[in-house]
Amino acid sequence: MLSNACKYAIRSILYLSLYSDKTKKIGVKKIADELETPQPFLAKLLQQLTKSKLVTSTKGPNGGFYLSEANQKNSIWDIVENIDGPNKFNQCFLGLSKCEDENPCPVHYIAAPFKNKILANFRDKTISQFSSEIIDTDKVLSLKDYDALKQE
Amino acid sequence: MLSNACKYAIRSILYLSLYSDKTKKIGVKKIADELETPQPFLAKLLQQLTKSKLVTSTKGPNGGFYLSEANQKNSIWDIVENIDGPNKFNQCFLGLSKCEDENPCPVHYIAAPFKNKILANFRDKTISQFSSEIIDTDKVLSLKDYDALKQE
DNA sequence: ACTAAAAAAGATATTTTTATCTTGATTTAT
DNA sequence: ATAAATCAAGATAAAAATATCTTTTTTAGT
Repeated sequence: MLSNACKYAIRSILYLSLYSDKTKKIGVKKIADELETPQPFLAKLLQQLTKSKLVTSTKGPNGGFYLSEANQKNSIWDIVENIDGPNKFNQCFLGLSKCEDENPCPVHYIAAPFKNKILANFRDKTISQFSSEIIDTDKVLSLKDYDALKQE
Repeated sequence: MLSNACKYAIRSILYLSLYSDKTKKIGVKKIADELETPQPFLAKLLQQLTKSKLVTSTKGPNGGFYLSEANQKNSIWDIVENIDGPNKFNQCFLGLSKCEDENPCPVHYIAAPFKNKILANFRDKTISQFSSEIIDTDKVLSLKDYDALKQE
């Protein structure tokens, strides 16, 4: 559904939301390590996310990535839009370009509600709301160490 | 979500379900034309679907593809499984290998019901049930001629 | 038998996505 | 100032998905 790039991006941003701030920056190596994602690929990705103002970075010793207050106010949808493009959740399941409620493909009414619900969820909650919820409900972010939150 | 190959496969099979039978076979050229899919690619795909017993073919003049009675009893899910693999609808939305109800990723409860519903819908209805429904409710298979059904 | 129509099979090409590598620029701390 | 750490930028590589091309096999009709 989402590209790998997009999945990595979401996970990285949620990770940064939980563990970083302007006084505690985190380097690519650490992030890639924690999330078990390919490091150079993630580096490129974070570069792009920085350019798009979805994350913030500083160079030099003690530099790294973090989420600014402004970054925290973005939504998951902003990430998806940035990486996978704005049409990720409004495309026809069977690839037809003119599939709508009035002219539905055979699976339109199966898929459409799903897509709408996900879109709404992703659009209406901020990253910081997501991360509060992650903390409150013990959700999983990492592969390597998937109860990382419990030992914080 | 689904690969192009899989979308083409589903559309082709629904098309064959509607318009073909053992006495009325349809060639690749016609199918590709009607569905506006790349013809040589579709040829390969139909080859594979034939090998997998999801469609039936005969060679020679007046040969072509059709759905046998047995083929009509398959489900959309059988197609997805064959082309995109059996894990298409039970993978974590964020790509985690250990995301489940007991250990959910941050978007698990947003995505999981959706995936389950689609899976159920695709698994529990036969191709022929789908095509009856297409006829009853005027659904769309092709772009080229997207009220094709109405003029039958 | 011969011809033409059609799918099957196998080889090749293109594009996109994923991933890596190398070099350059910036910044902190000494 | 210099060195080391860290991101930025650009080039390259590998893999997967998509698409095409060519040849072979089968079969119906003549």
